[in-house]
Amino acid sequence: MRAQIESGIEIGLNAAIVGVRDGQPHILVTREGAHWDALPYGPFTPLDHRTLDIGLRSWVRQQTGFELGYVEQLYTFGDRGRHARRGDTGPHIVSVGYLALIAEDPAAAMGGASFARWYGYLPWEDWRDGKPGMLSDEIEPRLQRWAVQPGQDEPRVPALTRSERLRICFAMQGADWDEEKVLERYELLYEAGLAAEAKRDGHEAVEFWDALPQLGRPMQFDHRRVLATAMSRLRGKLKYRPVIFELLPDAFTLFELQKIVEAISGHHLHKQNFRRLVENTGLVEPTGDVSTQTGGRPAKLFRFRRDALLERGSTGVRMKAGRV
Amino acid sequence: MRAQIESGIEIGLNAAIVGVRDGQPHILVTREGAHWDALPYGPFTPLDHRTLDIGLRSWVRQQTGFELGYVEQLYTFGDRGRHARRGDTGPHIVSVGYLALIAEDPAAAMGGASFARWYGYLPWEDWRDGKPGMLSDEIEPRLQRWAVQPGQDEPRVPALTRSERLRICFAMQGADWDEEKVLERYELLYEAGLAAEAKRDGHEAVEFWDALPQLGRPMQFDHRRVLATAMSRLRGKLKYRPVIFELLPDAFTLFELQKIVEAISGHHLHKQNFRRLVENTGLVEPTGDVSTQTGGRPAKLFRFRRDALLERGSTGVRMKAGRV
DNA sequence: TCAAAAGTGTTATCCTTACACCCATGT
DNA sequence: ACATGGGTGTAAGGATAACACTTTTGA
Repeated sequence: MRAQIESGIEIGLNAAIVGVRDGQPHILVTREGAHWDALPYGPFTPLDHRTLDIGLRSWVRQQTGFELGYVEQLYTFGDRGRHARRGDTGPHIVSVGYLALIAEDPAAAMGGASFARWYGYLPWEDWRDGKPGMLSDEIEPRLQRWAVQPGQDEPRVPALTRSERLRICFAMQGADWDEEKVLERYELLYEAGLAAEAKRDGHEAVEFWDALPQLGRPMQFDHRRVLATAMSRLRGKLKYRPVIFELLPDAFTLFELQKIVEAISGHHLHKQNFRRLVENTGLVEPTGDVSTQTGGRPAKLFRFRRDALLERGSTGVRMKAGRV
Repeated sequence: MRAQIESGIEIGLNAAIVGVRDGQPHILVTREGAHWDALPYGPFTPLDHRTLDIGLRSWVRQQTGFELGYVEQLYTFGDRGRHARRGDTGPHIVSVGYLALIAEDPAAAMGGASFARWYGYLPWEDWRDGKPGMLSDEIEPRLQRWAVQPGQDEPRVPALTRSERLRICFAMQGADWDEEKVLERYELLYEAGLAAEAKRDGHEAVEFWDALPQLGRPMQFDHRRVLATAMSRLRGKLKYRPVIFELLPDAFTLFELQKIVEAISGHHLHKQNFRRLVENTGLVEPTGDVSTQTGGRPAKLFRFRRDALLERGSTGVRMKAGRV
């Protein structure tokens, strides 16, 4: 009887919980022994929790001790195990990914939870020190070989060739890097057999697997996909909604703000213009205090004007100029 | 045994399928006898369909005969019936909403499916002829009375008062109308007891219900919520992705394009500037032909440059200037 | 003194907005 | 003739990007 119930569908709630530590974005992960890292996770039980959000907050509270504030649904994936097969035991799991932002110092995570740098999982996304070496050295050559192999089951509607997809996602052939295409890049790497999860999920042998270096830390289930979705969404949303302040303490200097925006978006910004753009948005106001722990001249401290959320055109942080 | 299985969770896939007819946006609905309208709908069965998208396309094909092209996941709602209660019979349904865009003439829908104007369901969203009368006459007075009543279970984190929410969502107290807040507006109307679905779902008696006029056609389940989400997303996405062309025939005049953008976004645009902005994006190219069925001077026909999808900064249709 | 970061000023350029105005067709 | 929509030109204003430069602290 129990087996009957479990042959149905289960909803998995997963949260990519982002916080800042030492100026770097981290996510909350659980590491069960020698297993791969996982996001905080739990099934949705509608009798206990009226909505998905409520269920998610409850799981995170139980597993990590954190009471989430800003939470945003990302995407629902139907193929967590990548393939459902007749004869599978246990329920099929559909996973709903969430992004959550926390401002507290994440050091005090409970239980088996700890904070890990998010670029540890997707290292090719960090362009703050220029183009990551692993792109030229490891990823691009393998992708180029993959691109000229015959595609198998790829009947997409706006039919793009593998080569076009490389151009768009990985800025090859002179195209430029779109920092928001985090998910597309991860999915492409998975499809090309360059993500360890693809091998784990039982995909066909790929020529590279004998000598594949670790391209970012892999994660349990489809959690790296959820993380990639979270990074995409956050990088995009920064530009048109004032979400960055969910990650900051009450008072901060403009330089701290800039460093965090850079850390999230993965590239450098032009200092003088950034300051001016931020001050012109009306999103921040001076507290009147200064911080002397700057390494240089003391800096004015600012706070987020929460009223800005009520105002029209509450845009987010503009930042076109990326210069190294 | 069967009952055991059904006491679990089921995933419902729902599609808001948008097409243009006579220059107006329509959605595909099914009308079963005297019941309320519904979107094409079906459960997700992982053994038959590997992903949610594939399942959705299959259901739509079966129910309407349409082979979908552009499809985008919107949101997953955990409370379709709004409340799960211990002792409920049947499975709890979690619903995944989708937006799909079709260019074909939607006249030839199969089976019980037909096309209906989308503003029939959310009439307060159409500002092309100025502010809709029903806002001032019906909605605002009722919302204002609701705003001064004591709130019950509304413990949100960035605590907004009812009055602030009215200001933001419905442009009251001199704020201006944000055309993208379609979902927030519908949710607020539901919460305030002004949507027929709220009564159907068994909410507490609201003072207005005795004399509540029909504020937009209601729909089955949470389908009006899915439609509102679709409208929000499409209005937003227009501005930064070239999705509008999914709704247009291969060749079109700039005036036709403008009329459809106006119909989707719900307000008027400045003609001369719209044309220039569109031509400057590089999204369209002249076909060389002209259309003489304009009512005036013949107009050049344009086509969408599909190459634009591959190019960086493929932005969408800019359109700040809204003038009546 | 130097390094590091805070902060100010200025300019060229581009984009948007808002006008004004002319063109070609059907009725 | 005139209504309707097509189509072009241009000037004002604002925002951005790229400079150069000064100020204030700690080591």
